[in-house]
Amino acid sequence: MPAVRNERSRQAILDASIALIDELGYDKLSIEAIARRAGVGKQTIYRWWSSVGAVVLEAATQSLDPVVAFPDTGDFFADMRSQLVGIVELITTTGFGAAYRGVMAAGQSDPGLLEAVYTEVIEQNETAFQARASIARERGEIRADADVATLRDILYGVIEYRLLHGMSLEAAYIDALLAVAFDGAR
Amino acid sequence: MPAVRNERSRQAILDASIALIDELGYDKLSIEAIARRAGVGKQTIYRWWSSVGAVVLEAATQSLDPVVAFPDTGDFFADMRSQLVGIVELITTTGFGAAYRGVMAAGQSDPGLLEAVYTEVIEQNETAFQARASIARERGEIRADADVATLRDILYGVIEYRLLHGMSLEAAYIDALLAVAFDGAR
Amino acid sequence: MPAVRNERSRQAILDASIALIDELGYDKLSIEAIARRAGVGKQTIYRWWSSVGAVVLEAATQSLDPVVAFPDTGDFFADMRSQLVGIVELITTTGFGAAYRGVMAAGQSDPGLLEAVYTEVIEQNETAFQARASIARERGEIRADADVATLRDILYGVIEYRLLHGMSLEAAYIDALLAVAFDGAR
Amino acid sequence: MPAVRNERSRQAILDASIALIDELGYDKLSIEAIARRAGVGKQTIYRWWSSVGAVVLEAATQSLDPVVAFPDTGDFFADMRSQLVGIVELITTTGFGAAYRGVMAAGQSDPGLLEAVYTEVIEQNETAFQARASIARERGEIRADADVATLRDILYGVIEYRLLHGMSLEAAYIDALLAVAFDGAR
DNA sequence: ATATAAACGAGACGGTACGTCCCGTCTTGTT
DNA sequence: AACAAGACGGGACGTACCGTCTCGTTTATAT
Repeated sequence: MPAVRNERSRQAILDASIALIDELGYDKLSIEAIARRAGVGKQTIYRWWSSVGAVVLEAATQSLDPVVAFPDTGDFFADMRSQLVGIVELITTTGFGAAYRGVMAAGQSDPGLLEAVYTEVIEQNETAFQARASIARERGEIRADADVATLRDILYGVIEYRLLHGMSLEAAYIDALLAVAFDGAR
Repeated sequence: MPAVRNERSRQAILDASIALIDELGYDKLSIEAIARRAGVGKQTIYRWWSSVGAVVLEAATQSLDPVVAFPDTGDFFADMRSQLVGIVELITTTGFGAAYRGVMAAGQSDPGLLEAVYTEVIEQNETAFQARASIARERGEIRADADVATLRDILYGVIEYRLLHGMSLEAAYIDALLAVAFDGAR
Repeated sequence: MPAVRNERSRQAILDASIALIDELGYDKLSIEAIARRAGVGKQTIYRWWSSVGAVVLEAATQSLDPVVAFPDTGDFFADMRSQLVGIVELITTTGFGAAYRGVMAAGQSDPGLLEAVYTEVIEQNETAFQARASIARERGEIRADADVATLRDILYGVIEYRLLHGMSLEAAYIDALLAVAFDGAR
Repeated sequence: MPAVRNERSRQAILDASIALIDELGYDKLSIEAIARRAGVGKQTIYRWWSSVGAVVLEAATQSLDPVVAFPDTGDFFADMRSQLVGIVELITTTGFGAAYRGVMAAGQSDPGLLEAVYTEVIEQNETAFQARASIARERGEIRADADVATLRDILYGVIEYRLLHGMSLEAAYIDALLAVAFDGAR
């Protein structure tokens, strides 16, 4: 019969993280800054998360979930395009891009966080993509022997690559990316 | 009056950075740690570099240069494979991988560093790749209208993507990657 | 509904305090440490005591009471010697010394605690000493105009002074102290 | 050739300590509070002192030094009286009393600090008292076999005892104390 | 050959954040 | 109603580095 987790505090912490990231940038984020802004003791953050990165990952995935739902209009290529364009928009028009970049930066020296990114973001995406691609394969939209796993790496990995390098991300780029990924260079 | 840089100190700083990265990891790196290890005043580091990231980038590119030379045996596909496998080996068997991951992490909150990565690493690679790809195009190894820039993004970007996520990188993966990039999914 | 105090908890708290003091020292004492050790909720301590100091004072006085009883063998000087030697032994051979030092330390920023020390320890002693000294005066063992209150300050105060400064306390010192206090320096 | 200690900071720290003690009391003192008030980094305090107590001891002894000079008018008893009254005045009319109480409290769980109190305060006093008492002995103002060390303990120890217990300290009490100490109770 | 001024090692400085400990208050079930 | 358990907002701890700032001490030209 311990007292139970305070939901109000949890949400205040996630909100404060998001707010601080797009007011000041990920690098100004700190446990102390989040606690101060959220009106919360530092220990309350340490009690439930292992690092700033973990907090931001949770905050970021909250806003990611609705966007990554996989459409199926019967046209795999078109569906992929609309989803990737949606992701690019999420990245460029909300704080999600900055948050994700920060999480990836933190992950480079925090294997646990990187693993959390895998299970919370990538694995989910892999499962959904695999399912959608299987349907496409049955319909003959992609080759029977198409390497779906690598195709997924390319589509999402290159977007992340450009995000982390601060390179431009626009709908036109998605078209170019899909063209090479689906039709190849030769 | 030695208004001139002390080469002994410069090399000691780069060496100390490399040594500290693969002894303790990038996250234990700090100006103070490098200065201590290199037997150098902190000011000497600040005088010539803008951040730890900049030091590590310089140290890393030293070991990168010989590896990224572009071969031309007449077979573009095979040449790409041997170069990408070389990069993967550099990443997995030397400290280069850890160093590059650290630089990219630091770059997420240091636009100047990210720009330096672009001019020191990516731009060099783009130029060389473009040249090699043009030859391949003339020989008909890739389509006349092939999107060379995007092809490059895919080949190098996906490797970096997997590196930053701590995913496995092997020669077999390079084959899979080349297969999709050159022949497409449909 | 037990609107009544749990004696088992009370004793566990006092025991835990004593145990922690002579295992780790007074400075490692804290409400949390006592509660943890006693297997008791923090609130139970706060319900019945106002501070750690108050707990320790209660624990210490428990062991003090039997020792400070005033003997009367007919020889005031000898009786004082035996009682003071008894106190010195209590201080040096049990945890009482450490506990008392801790209480006095806490008392320096807790007037209520200092007052409790006065009513629980000093006042008791004053009353008993006064009574014993009156008898001695009637017997002519001390001067008729002897300043009994100040004599008491000297006998007990100097012992406490040496205790708080970590100076040695032995039977021989009691002899020296009594000599000056009873016969003066000139 | 390290940079050298900053005297301005040292004095600011001592001043801030004194100011905070008599504004808020010793218990509100903390390294953080002193640093904040003095406009100084915490590390600068830790670099030169081992604890808050050590800072306060240094601040206190600064104001103590001039007061404890030993007079010699040829009358030991009168000289002692004037010096003890001076000390009592220092205690009751300046922040010295509060500072000293705080140092003694801190000393109860800091043997190093207690030792510093001994060498900085008590030892000095012992030496000076011993010298003054020797002269008095030669003049026959005190007995040839008078226990000077214990006499000193009584005179200064009882004052400290009453200070630490928050008991009243007045010139009249000094008279009573000297009477017993010099003439004895019997 | 010497003077001189920039680069250098050392490290003190005002700061910020770290992750931990404990404070005293406040639920939440259990006895 | 008292209790064990423990979450909460808060404050201080002692440490690590930040980037800036003196300090003398090399040291390689420019006289």
